[in-house]
Amino acid sequence: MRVRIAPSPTGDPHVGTAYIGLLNYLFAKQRGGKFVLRIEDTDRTRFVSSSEQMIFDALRWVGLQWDEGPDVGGPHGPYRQSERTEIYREYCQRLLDSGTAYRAFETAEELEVERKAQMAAKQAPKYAGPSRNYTPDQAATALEAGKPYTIRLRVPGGDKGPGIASTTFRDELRGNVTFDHNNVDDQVLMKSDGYPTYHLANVIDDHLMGITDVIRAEEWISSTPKHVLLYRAFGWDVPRFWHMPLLRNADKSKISKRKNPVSLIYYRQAGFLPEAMLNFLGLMGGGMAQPSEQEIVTKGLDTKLSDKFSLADMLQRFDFLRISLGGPVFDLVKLKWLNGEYLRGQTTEEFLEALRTTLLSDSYLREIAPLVQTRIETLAQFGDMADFFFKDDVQPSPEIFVPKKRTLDETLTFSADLLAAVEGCEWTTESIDASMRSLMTDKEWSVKEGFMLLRAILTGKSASPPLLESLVVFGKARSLDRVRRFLDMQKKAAAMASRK
RNA sequence: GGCGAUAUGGUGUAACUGGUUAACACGUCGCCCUCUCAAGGCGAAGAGUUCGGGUUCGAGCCCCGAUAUCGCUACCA
Repeated sequence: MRVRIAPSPTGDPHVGTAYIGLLNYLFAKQRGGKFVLRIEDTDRTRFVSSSEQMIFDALRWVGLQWDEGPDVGGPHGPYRQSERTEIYREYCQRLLDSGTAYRAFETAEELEVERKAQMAAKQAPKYAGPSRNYTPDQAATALEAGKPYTIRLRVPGGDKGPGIASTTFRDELRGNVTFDHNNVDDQVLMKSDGYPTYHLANVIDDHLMGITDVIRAEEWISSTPKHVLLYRAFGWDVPRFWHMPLLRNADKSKISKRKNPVSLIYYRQAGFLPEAMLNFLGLMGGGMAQPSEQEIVTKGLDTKLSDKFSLADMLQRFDFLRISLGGPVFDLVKLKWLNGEYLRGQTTEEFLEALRTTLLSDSYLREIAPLVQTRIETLAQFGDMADFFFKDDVQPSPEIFVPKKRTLDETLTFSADLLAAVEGCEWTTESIDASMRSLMTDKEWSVKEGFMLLRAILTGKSASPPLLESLVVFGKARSLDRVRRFLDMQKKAAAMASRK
């Protein structure tokens, strides 16, 4: 048995990656299989260079070590898709040769226009460009003219032409799922920049890396028929598919950073223990069901199963067939309870160690110290000055965060803009400064007003160490979370006020 | 809109694969403990299993229909 996770290095490591990672890890280890980590860096536009290392660190932090991967090697490498472009090109050529795929010369702009027209006409947006039916001569002419092109999968059947009209695949948790080919678009396999799309690279790599079980999130169900079509076109065995329920926000939408902290970096910096995180993720979607009477006897398990369990417990009794398919809400309240449980369970030494490696680590203190040193007269004032670096929550009062010439509403609107502006920033003083200033010019806020507002949100006070440096030291994930929580809290306060 | 998936208290899950009054945990509320706050202990409220039909002696578990939610619908993954 071989399984894999395939994160994309597009930003901070995501809790969803750890979730799917845990599931894959459990699956492999329970069956004596291998757990592979593959980096899917084929999207050049979203690529973030620091991301890959953060993914490694975050997965190791929660304790999920892979058997094969870009940094540890293995017999099926390279494990980074950007290093496998030759392979994709070669296999894609086979598809071209067999007519399973074709070159499409339409530009992105043309397709966009067409898509909008289809949407306006209330039709399903689908590729219907002329390239699909080019004669070899026409295609050759376009190719020689140097027109950029993508390579698309020729989905057979239905109103598209001859061939099988639908694809059925088995999902191990749901049974057979069927898609009519009229609803399967001619997927782009190779982009015009020469990089493959997920669909192509994923299928080729999974096959070449001997992946037997594809355990991934539910969002992939709709594209699975395309993958199955590819496996068949290559004459390869189709792996087993296990689609896992999607983690959700409190409103049941797919978990997102707008509504939840999703960065593993955040959880580590905010002082969550990896055991608690792993335990919590194991709770999502079931799997740790009560043992049956037989299991209690034959495996010698406890009758009572609490919500608190370790990775070792999961290895022993996590049952994939018992996963419940409803998308679980990622509930911070329960996570915090679990984290508290683990914290209370620590010895004083362990607790100190946890503090010393996180909140009170030398590296963190070293970054804070210079910001504070020149501003205090006794060491005890360090606490007064730097408290916000160590707090989970600060609660500035309106007198502090609302500028004199502004209303509360204006200020909150601006705060939301500020969050949006700074969200996409590279987390350096220069970059934050630039985007803040451009926003302030835009919205006609003075630099002083804007900085004071953010200072209040970050620190809860009107005086603090330099704002930009503080933000950088505090970290992007936590800073953004603090602003989001501020907005949430103000929204709630407003709702309360209007109710009275 | 089309296609697909899903549906048990506010949240996460159970219910021995049809068999009493739907269980556990988190959260909420109350009481006890206590200098406070937590933790801990005890207790309470909260779902009749999305809705409507059907099969059956009997349905949360099976069948049909409806609804709702989520996902996909990109030269993103």
